[in-house]
Amino acid sequence: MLQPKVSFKAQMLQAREDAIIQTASRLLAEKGFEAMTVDEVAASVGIAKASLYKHFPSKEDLAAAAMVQLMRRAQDYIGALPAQSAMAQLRTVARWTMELKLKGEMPNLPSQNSTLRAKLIADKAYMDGLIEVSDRLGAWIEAAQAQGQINPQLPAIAVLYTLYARACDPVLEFLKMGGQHEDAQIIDLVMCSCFEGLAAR
Amino acid sequence: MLQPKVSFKAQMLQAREDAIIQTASRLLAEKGFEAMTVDEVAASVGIAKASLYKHFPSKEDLAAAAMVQLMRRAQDYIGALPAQSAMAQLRTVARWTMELKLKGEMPNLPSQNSTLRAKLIADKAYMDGLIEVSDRLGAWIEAAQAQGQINPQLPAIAVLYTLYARACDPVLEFLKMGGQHEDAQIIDLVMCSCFEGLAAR
DNA sequence: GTCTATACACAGATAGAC
DNA sequence: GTCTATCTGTGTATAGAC
Repeated sequence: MLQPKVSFKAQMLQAREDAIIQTASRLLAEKGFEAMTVDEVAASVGIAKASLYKHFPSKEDLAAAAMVQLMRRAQDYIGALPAQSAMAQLRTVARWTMELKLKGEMPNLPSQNSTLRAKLIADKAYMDGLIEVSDRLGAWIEAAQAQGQINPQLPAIAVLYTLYARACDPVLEFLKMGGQHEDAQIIDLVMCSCFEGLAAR
Repeated sequence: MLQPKVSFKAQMLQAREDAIIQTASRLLAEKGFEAMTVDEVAASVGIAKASLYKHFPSKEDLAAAAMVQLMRRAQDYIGALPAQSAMAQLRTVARWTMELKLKGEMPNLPSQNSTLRAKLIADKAYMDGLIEVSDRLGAWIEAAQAQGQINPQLPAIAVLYTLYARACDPVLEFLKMGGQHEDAQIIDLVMCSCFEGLAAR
């Protein structure tokens, strides 16, 4: 009867940690890394700041944990996709990232902050996730190019970056602020400009 | 003989102010608004921080001044363009903004910081510039659509935002970090994906 | 591990002499 | 208007009791 008790406590801790990450993730999406304060995260979760620091040794570690969670989510999503053409897979994933962004669930880290960059690059869980996602997408990109579905002039890496960039595309929030379109319409528009291009066909 | 003396002093002041804005502009491009410190700007210009505050009442006003300068630059550039088709004008301007970004001369403000937003919206010089640029581009977009050059499914405003977004496209810096391509190639790639789209034609 | 209270650092802004 | 020196607020991080 000792093991279950320990396990229960561990579950509670894990649950609290998840709650912290969830909150941090949301705030990162709303305000970005620099503007988000640890006080805010702790208050929003309903715990003291010092308690939060028992779980995560620094603000950057907290942000990294949020990114790891995002990567896991992406891996799960990609892993559960039904079979379809490579091009269709890419479109589906691109749409999904934009939905996350419009729902305010896409943590937005500055690509400029170097200490944060270092933390992320040093984080094995994050890098493993990133690499696996990139490999999966990369394979689809090359397959779609082989099938003549994607512009062969573009290097696969450029296509990959372009898809990743949809996750932090300011066009999404600008159009949302305009209030002229529903979320679904906005995503259709950006999907169209991304894959079909601005020039008429 | 009094007027020239005053004018000379005013010129010196103006020159110093330009130097401050120039430096701020560069630092804004490098590190973003939050990460840039006023101490840094002052030190980089070679003046005391207090002196800088005689020119600009706050950090946000300084950033706003940098944006006003950028708008003026854009207006000048657009005004001096040779006559060509509307579509060609849009391509030229898009390419120019990306060149600025790659040269580190494109101040990058977070779209999230609300106090800065407020300052910019309240700034007549900035808003006038933004509106004029948007009007010029908007007219070209509509003309290009009327000529069947731009995808008619896309609202003009979505096209405009998509072009503006090229000025802060992370794909540019990612490709540059990769070190596999020259700046000119990078711009060609992003121009291609932007106008031609990812999908093969 | 959680809390209250506090240390520490840094950045925006200002005072006051010149 | 420019400087040195300083104030002030705020945000990350920690000490120490429980």
